[in-house]
Amino acid sequence: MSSLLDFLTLENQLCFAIYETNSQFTKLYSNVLHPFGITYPQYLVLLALWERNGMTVKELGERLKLGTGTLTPMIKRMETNGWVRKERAANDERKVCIFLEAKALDEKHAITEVIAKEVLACNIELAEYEALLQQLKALQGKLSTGL
Amino acid sequence: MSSLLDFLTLENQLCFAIYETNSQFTKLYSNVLHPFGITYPQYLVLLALWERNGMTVKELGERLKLGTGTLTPMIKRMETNGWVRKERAANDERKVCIFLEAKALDEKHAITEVIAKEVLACNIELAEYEALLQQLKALQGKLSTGL
DNA sequence: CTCAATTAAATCGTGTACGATTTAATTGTA
DNA sequence: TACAATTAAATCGTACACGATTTAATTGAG
Repeated sequence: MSSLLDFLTLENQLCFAIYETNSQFTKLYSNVLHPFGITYPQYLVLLALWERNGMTVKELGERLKLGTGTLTPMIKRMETNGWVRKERAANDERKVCIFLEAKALDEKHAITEVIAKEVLACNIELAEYEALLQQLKALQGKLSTGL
Repeated sequence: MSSLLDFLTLENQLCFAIYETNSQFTKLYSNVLHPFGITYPQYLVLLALWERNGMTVKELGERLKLGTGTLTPMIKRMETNGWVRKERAANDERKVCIFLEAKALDEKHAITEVIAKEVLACNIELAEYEALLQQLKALQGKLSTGL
């Protein structure tokens, strides 16, 4: 990109590059996760819960930056499929805590293994991976000022 | 990230960083575009058509990596709102070409201006912007091998 | 103690997004 | 020229994603 005149071409839009890459990750991960019967967003929920089991819907929403309009029906599907269980907090009946079911704990290794294998197959250098991660976090910080 | 042992934490997932950043862009752009009565994906369609007017649904889908299941209803909404017009190709009645309506041409400057202003307000360095764009394209190439 | 403000989920309506199927037009080959 | 294969859109069913509203439980000021 040589000047701001090129700003409006699709090819030079950072937002579009992110949009496209996100689609690619979604498709790649969906393929791998399909045999397990989970979707890519559901896998992100599992990742969050594997790290900290028993989070409330609100905490999960803060972690994944998702609202209840997305999470409530998604958790219901994961509940139906035996991945998680809902439990009302005893001290505050408004809160609903989400706990992993045995299935989610048992499948953890198998799932992370196929995901890791798939990512490794893409031959992404560790340095490249980390650099991108750092830059994305820097970008996230800057974008958040506009919200 | 020090080793592959950290691979499964949400914080170190490149896919999640991309997922989050995409959400941020979506929200930021949606706020700005809302007064014009278009959504962020619809803005991407306009960007593509401003570059090359009269593309078929298939071409638009290839450009934006979207299928007809997404595009057909979206174009219908944009048609209803007066942004585009559909026209069957004379030489091949299967093809449907999408043309910008006057509204889309008239609003082009106003829309790109507010978007540019919003992005500039985030204080993203040009070098940072270009580096990220390059790295994302490199990543896209590697991810595409897995699809 | 009480009742208005706050908080946590659930619900609702709209708009993507995708895989699979269907419909209709065109093409290639016998 | 037939007519089966191919191609382009549309359609369908499921699953996010979000803003706005609603419901129910808790908190807090008077």
